[in-house]
Amino acid sequence: MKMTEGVEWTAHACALLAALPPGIGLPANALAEFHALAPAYMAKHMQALARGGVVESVRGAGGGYRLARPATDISLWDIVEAIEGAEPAFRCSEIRQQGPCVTPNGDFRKPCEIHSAFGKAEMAWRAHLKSVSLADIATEVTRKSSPQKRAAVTVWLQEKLA
Amino acid sequence: MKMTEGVEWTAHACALLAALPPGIGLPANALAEFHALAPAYMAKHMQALARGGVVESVRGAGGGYRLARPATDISLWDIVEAIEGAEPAFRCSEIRQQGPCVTPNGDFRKPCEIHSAFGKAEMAWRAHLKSVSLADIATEVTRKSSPQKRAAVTVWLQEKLA
DNA sequence: CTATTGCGGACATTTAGCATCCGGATTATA
DNA sequence: TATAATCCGGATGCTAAATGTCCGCAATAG
Ligand code: FES
Ligand code: FES
Repeated sequence: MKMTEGVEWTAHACALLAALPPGIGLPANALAEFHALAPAYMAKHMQALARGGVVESVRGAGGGYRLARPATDISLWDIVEAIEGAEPAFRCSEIRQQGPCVTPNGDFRKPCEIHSAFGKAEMAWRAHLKSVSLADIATEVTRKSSPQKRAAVTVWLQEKLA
Repeated sequence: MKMTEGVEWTAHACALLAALPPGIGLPANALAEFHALAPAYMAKHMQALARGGVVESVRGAGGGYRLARPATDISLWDIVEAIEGAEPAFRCSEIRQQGPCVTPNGDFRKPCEIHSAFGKAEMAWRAHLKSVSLADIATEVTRKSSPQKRAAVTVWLQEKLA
C-alpha cells in the first residue's frame, strides 16, 4: 500500500502552477529545480500529467507546462489518477471461486462482501481527494508562507519567466 | 498504490474462521487449501496475523489458528494493519523544504497542505474499513451462499476438524 | 517417541518503482 | 534559415518490494 513519490512531486508542481497567473506555465526543468528534484524523472511525471489532461504542454523554446483547466476544477484525485492510474488498490482475484468447496452451480454474480467493502472504502478515499482542489491548496499555502518566502519565490519566478 | 494479495487471502481466511464455532480454529494448511492458495505463503501471512493480534496460534498436533477476539471486534482494518502495517500510503518526503526558494527561517511546523489532505483522505479510508467487522462479512456470506455450498463446507470442515 | 503444527530466518524469483539517456519533433528567436 | 529550448516516447539499468519456497527449531497431542 504505497503511493508513488511522483504524486507528491506533481502535486507540489501543480500547486506552484496554480499560483501563477492563468495561462502562464513553466518548463519541467524549472518545476524540478523549485523543489530540488531529479529533472529527468520529473519530466517523465509531467508527461503523465499531460496525458491525463491535468496540464497542457507547450513545445519549443519558451514553452513548458501550464494547468489545462482553472485550478478550482483540478482535484488531487485528478493528479493521482494521472500518475498512478484509476485501478483500485485492492485487487480481487476471486479466490472465492477456487478450492474444494466450490459448488458447480456457484452463483458468483453477487459481489464478494470483502471485495465490495474494500471498494467502498476506496471510494470514500477518492471522494475526499476529489473534494480538494488545487485552488484550495494554493491559497492556503500562499496564506501560510512568510513574506520573505513569497519574495524569494517572486524573484525566482521573474528569472524563470524572463 | 497496490495492496498486497495477502490481504485478500487473510481476509477470506478470517471470514472462514469467523463462521466456525467460537474457540475453534484451523491449521494454516487447511486455510490455504480452502481457497487453493500457496500453502507456504499462506502460512507466512497467518504468522503476520498472529503477530498483529488478529488471530491466536495453537502449536502442536491438533493446533492451528483461531480468532483472537469475537468476530464482532475484528475489523477489516485490523487485518490490513497486520499484513501491510500502519504506515500511510502517502509518504511525504518534505520536498517543500528543498529548493532555491526556501527561506532560512522557514516555518515548517505547520503541516503541508498537500500532506494533510492526503492524510485526511486516508483516515476516511481507514474509518470505513474499521466500520466493517468480520461478523458482518461472515453473516452476509453465509446468508448469500446456496444450500449446496453450505453443505459442502460442512462436510469439508468435519473432515478437517476430525 | 512420533506426527503435527507454528515460528522465524534464509533464500530465490518476479515485479514494480526509480532514474537516466537519447533521438525525434516542435517552436520562438536571433 | 540556423540555433537553442522544450516536449515526447522508447530503451535501458538499478534498486526495492512483493511473491514464493525451504529448512531447522520449538511446542504439543496422542
Ligand atoms: S474473492 Fe476477492 S475479495 Fe472475495
Ligand atoms: S512536502 Fe510532502 S506533501 Fe508537501
